[in-house]
Amino acid sequence: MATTPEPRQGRAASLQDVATAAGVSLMTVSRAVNGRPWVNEATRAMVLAVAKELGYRPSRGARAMASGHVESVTVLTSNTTLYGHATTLQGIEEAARASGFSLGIAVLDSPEPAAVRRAVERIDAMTGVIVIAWDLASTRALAAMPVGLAVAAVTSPTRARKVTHPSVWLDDESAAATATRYLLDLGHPTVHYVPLPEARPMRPRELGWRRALQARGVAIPPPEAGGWDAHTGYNAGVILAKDRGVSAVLCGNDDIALGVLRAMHEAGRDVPSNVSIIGFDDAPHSAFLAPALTTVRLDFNSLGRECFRLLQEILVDGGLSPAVVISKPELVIRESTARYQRPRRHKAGTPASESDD
Amino acid sequence: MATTPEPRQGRAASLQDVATAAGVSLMTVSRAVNGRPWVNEATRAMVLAVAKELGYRPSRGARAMASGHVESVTVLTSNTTLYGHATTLQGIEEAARASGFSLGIAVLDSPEPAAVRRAVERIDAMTGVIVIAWDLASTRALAAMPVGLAVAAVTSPTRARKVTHPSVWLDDESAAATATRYLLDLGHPTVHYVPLPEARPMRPRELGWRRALQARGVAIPPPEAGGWDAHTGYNAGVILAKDRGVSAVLCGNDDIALGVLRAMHEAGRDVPSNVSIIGFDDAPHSAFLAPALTTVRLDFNSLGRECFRLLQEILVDGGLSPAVVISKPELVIRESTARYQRPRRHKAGTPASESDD
DNA sequence: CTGAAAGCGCTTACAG
DNA sequence: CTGAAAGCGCTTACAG
Repeated sequence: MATTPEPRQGRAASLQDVATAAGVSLMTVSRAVNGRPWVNEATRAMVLAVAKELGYRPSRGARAMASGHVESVTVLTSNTTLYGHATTLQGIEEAARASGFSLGIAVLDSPEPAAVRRAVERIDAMTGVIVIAWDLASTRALAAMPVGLAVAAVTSPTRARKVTHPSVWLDDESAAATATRYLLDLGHPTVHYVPLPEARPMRPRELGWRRALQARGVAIPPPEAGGWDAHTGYNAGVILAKDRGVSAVLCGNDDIALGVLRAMHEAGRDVPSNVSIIGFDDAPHSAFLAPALTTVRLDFNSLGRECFRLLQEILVDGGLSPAVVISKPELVIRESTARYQRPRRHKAGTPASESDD
Repeated sequence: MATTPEPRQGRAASLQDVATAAGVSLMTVSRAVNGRPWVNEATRAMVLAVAKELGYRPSRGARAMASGHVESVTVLTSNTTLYGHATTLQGIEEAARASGFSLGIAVLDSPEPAAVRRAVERIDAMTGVIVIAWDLASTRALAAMPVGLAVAAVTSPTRARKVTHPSVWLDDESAAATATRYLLDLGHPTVHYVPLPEARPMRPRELGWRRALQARGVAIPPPEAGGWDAHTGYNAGVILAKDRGVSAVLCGNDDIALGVLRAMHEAGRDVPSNVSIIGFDDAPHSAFLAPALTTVRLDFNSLGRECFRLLQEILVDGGLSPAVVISKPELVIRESTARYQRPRRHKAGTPASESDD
C-alpha cells in the first residue's frame, strides 16, 4: 500500500492521507477539521486547504467507534409514506439534523414475529433508535428491542398498557371523544366509526369514540372494517351509504374520510346535509376537498421532534428518566359537518340530492 | 477495563465479549455470526446461543470499515413527505432492504450554496449516495458531489442538460405533451399550465406542454406562479377561475390540481363541464376526489428501485457505466376532463352552475 | 501548539 | 476447523 499524496483509487481520502499530504501528524489534522483549539491558525488553514483539495470527508462510523459517542438515530417504522408516519419522520429528521445527528430508516414489512426479530437484529449497535409503534409489527418490534440499546418510542396511549420506554404520544383518545361529542351536539342520534388497523391492545381513537357515546347513553354501532387508506374508507363508505340511519361518521384518519366522502358522493348522499363526516390528522389535502373536511388536527411534526429530544436525553443521562410527553389535538371545523336533519327531508337547492339505494 | 463475561454497562456486547464468554476466539465468533463455512456446527450453535444471550448486534460501521465494502445508501433530498419524493424514497428503501443495505436520509433545507455545501460535507465517507435532484437545492448538491463518492441520481430529463452521474428519470416531458394533446383533442382552444417550482434549467413538464401547444399552432398562455402544494394551486386557481376563457388546466402535480379544483368549486365553475383539469403523479387521493382527477400516473416506486440498482452497480464495477433508465408515464382518464363547451352555455342539471365573477 | 500510542469493533489474509 | 496479526479511520488520553 503506497502512501502517496494522491488519493487512493476508489476510496475517499482519510485523515492519514491528509496528514501525509500536508506534512503534519494525523492528530493535527483531526484537531483542525474538528475545530478544536490548540492548533496554530496558520497550520489549521493549511490543513483545511489540503483536506478540501483531497476531498476529505470524515467517516462517522469510525468517529463513533473511536469516541464511543453515538450521533445517529435510526427510525424503525412500518411505513414511511402515510401522512402521520411521514410527518413524524420529518419532525425527527429536523430535530436530528439540528443536533448534528445522522438519520437512518429501517422499515418493518411484516408483523410476523420472525420478520420482526430479523428487522430488530439488523439495527446497528452504534445508534439510538426511535420506533414509531402504531401498529402490530412496530409494537412487537418495540417489545423486542434488546436492553442496552437507547430507544424512545412514538406510541399510542392506553391506560392499560405499561410504558416500557421513554415515549411520546398524541392524546387521540380524548380527541376522538371531543369529535364524537361535537357530532352528538349537532343533534345526530349516534356516530358511526371507521377505525384504523391499529394493534389490538391499543385503539385509543376507537376507545374515545366508544366512551363518548357511552357517556351520552347512545347506541354504539359496530365499527366498519378499517385500514389506513382511502380505499378502505371507500369500502366502508359504500356500506354506510346504504343505511339511511347513518347521519354522522367519524373516521380513523383523513384518507379513510376521503374514501367515505367519495362513497357518499357516488350514492348521492350529500355531505354535510345528509351525512356529516369527521376525519383525523388534518392532512394537507383535507382543507381543499369539496366539502372541506372537518377533522382533528394532530401535530405529528412536534411529536417527532419531542421524541428525538427524549432519545437524546437517554443518550446523555443513560436513560434514567422514562419521561413521557403528551401533545394536544385540536378539532378543526370545516364544511363536512352540519346539524342533524331527518332523513327523506332534503334541503332545497342541494346538489346531488337524488337517492339510489 | 475489565473483560468480564458480563456485558459492559451502556455499551452493547462486541464480538470480543461474545468470544471470551463463549471461550473461543474472536474469529470463530465472526465466522459463526456471519454464517461462514468451516465452523464446527456444534461450535456455531454454542456461539450463536451465547451471542443471543448477550444481546450481541454487529456494528455495521466497524464491519464496513474493516471490509471496505459499503452496504449503506444515503438519500439526499429536499423533501421527504411530498408524494413523489416519499414514494421514490420508498422504492429505494425496498430495494436497499432487499439487498441488505441500510438506509440513511439527509435533507437539504436551503438552495443557498453554503447550506448545500455543508449538507454535502456531512455525508459519510463510507456510503453510497442517491440524490433526488428535482429542484434547485438538490441539483446544486448533485453538482457538488465530490469525486470518489459513489453517487446515482433521480433527475429530470432535459436534452440540454448533460448527465453527469448514472441517473434515472421519468419521461414527464412527453407525458405533459400527451396530456396537453388530449385536452386539445377534446376541443379546448388552449391549455393553461400551473408549474412546479423546478430548478430553472429543467422544467420538462412545462417544456412538454409548451411544445404540444406550439405543434398545434395554439396560443401559449403564460404559466401561473407554481409551487409544490395545494395552496399554490389554489392561488393559481383563483386567478384562472376569473378568466372565462380558461377551459382546460394542466397542473404540475395532483396537489396543485386539488387546489385548482377547490378554487373552481368556490368560484362556481363546474369541473369538468366548465373547465377540465389534469394533474400529474396519480397520488393516492386523486382517484377519490369528486370529480375524480384525470392525471398522469408516474411510477415513482420503480424509479427509486431502479436508481438503487444503478448505485449498486457503481459500487461493484467502480461506476464505469453512466447508464440511464427511462420509465414511461401513463395518462389516467377519470372525471375531471370533458369535451370543450362554449362559455355561458351550461349543461342542464349541472350542480353549482351559478357564476360569480 | 504538536505528536506517538492504544483502542473502538470488525474483517481480511495468513498460519496452524 | 481454529486462531494470532495487521489494519480499516478515527478519537481519547498522555507525552513532549
